[in-house]
Amino acid sequence: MLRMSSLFLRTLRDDPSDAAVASHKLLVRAGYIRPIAAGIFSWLPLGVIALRNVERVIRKEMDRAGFQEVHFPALLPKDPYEKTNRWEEYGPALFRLQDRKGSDYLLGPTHEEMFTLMVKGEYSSYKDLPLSIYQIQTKYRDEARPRSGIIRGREFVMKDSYSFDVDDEGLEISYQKHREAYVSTFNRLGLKFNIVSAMSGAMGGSKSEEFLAPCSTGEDTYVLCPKCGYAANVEAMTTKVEAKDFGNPPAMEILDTPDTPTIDSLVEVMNSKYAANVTGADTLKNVLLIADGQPISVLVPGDREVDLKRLEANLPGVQELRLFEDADFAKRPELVKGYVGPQDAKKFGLKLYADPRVQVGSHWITGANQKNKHMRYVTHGRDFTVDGFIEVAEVREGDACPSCATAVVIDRAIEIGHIFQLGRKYAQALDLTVLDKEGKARVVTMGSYGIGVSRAVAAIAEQSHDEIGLVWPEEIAPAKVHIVATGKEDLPFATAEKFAQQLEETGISVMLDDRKDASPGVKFKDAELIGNPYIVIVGKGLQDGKVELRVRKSGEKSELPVGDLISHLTKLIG
RNA sequence: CGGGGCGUAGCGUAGUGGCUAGCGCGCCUGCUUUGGGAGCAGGAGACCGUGGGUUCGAAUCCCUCCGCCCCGACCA
Repeated sequence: MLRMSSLFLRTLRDDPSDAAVASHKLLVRAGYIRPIAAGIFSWLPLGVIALRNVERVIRKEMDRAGFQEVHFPALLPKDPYEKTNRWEEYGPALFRLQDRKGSDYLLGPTHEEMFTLMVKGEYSSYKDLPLSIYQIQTKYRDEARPRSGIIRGREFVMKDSYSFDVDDEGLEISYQKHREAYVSTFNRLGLKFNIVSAMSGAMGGSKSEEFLAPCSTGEDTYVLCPKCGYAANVEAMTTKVEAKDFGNPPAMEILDTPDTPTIDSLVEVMNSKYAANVTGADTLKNVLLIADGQPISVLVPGDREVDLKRLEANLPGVQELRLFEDADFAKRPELVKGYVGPQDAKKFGLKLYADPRVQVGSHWITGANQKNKHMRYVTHGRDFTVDGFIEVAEVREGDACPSCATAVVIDRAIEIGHIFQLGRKYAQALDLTVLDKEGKARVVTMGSYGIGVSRAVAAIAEQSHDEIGLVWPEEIAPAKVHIVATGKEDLPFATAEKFAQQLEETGISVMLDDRKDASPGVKFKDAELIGNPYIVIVGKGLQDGKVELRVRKSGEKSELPVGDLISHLTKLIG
């Protein structure tokens, strides 16, 4: 039982000045967490209870799915991470340190290597697989920009699982099992979420999905179809293009278009000078970039911007991507800034990619590769060909859903889980093999699956609060029932105490506000701020043999005869 | 890493060159009060982020560093 008279808790009347999002403000105000450094927090008793409650739900679901819990240190030697090249690859986000002898260590940002080695140390036969193991552990990532309280911290609690299978079919089954376990976990946590595909098919074999909890302060943007439920990361959204007959356009024609380096200015001149009656969508934008040192050109309709994130996600194998700068144009005088067209791309040695909207047969108004000149009727397939279609244009609200063509909406969310078919990358690098039936060594295939545990606390707070405080689901709340004793007589306190005892005996956790020196107003405000699901007020109603029950979420209030309270609550609480 | 903002008591803040750094919340003591963050009286609590400089005089102006927040880049 949590007694407010002695609970290590101090609620704050004002929002902390450095908090911007609701979960951060409320968790600090209600005394769940305190800031220590950027992206690093300590947890007070109420916070620890809520966090443990989230962990408990996750453990139950993991165990129910047959996954086994293990535990690794956070402090890890460099060697395994050297073998997979992540000591380098992880870059500045990795917390590195040395021991007294000067040996390199790191604080684990994620544990693929360690899990792989653990299995390698114990198992060596196909008969031992499949296997799924997990841990709940503190992770460290030196984020470039921690933000939003515990939504993106540098130290955070994560549940990470890894599956081990002999073959791809096995991996698929393990992956689906995790997917189902995640669905029931997040349901029990009371989170609204969407599962979105995180990688496009163009990336190749690895499959990955994210669990996103919609909320306005989330940092992920995703696409949702209101009709069929299609959901995807903006990077993974695919473009639906209707096949069209463009007829037989006239031959390319060169036009004088002085002073038209932008799409807007071009459309203006086309319409005023040539009465062409066109919009930006009739023009073709040629965006020049440097991909790993090589110049590439990307074609999108003039009314669309290039989304660099989408381009990068869909350009396999490219490490470094940036837009052409003035220095690049200076080196390539044949590429005239503002007047570039695809018809000379081959001659210029440019790799050419097109948004799917730039279909074969379509014709466009585009740059003539001469200053102050454009061309029209530049036709895909006749006047230029591309090296490939690629998802590169910005995604907009109202774009067609790839599966049912309904207008999609764009929404924000917090990523609360990510499941991933890793394949053999880590097993290969660390030489995790098992012998198959024929006695031949086979590299194991793996999946990795993560849930942000501390982040889930924030996500629940984000999705479930109001102006006056937190509103926890039963499974997560520090206590199921918050009993407030008011007045200065002894009777309400004694009665409240009795209720609390009885409820605890039936397994219902209670927070009892037995403070003698606090006014009723203070107790009510605190109860609402802290956010336990049921609030019982034992006070002046006692004269008539009544107590008051309030449901935090709905705000619903009712008076109950003293004798009915316990049975009523046991019925309400599952 | 680029751009912006901020650092004054546990929290929220006032103070833009001048005397003992002010207020609210919280905290302590006493009295009073107990169904919506009560009242009165008294009190404790601040190297004004750090280091340097300008000045007769600096929380206040200038520089360094540190820290925090926001936007962006980044985010297995």
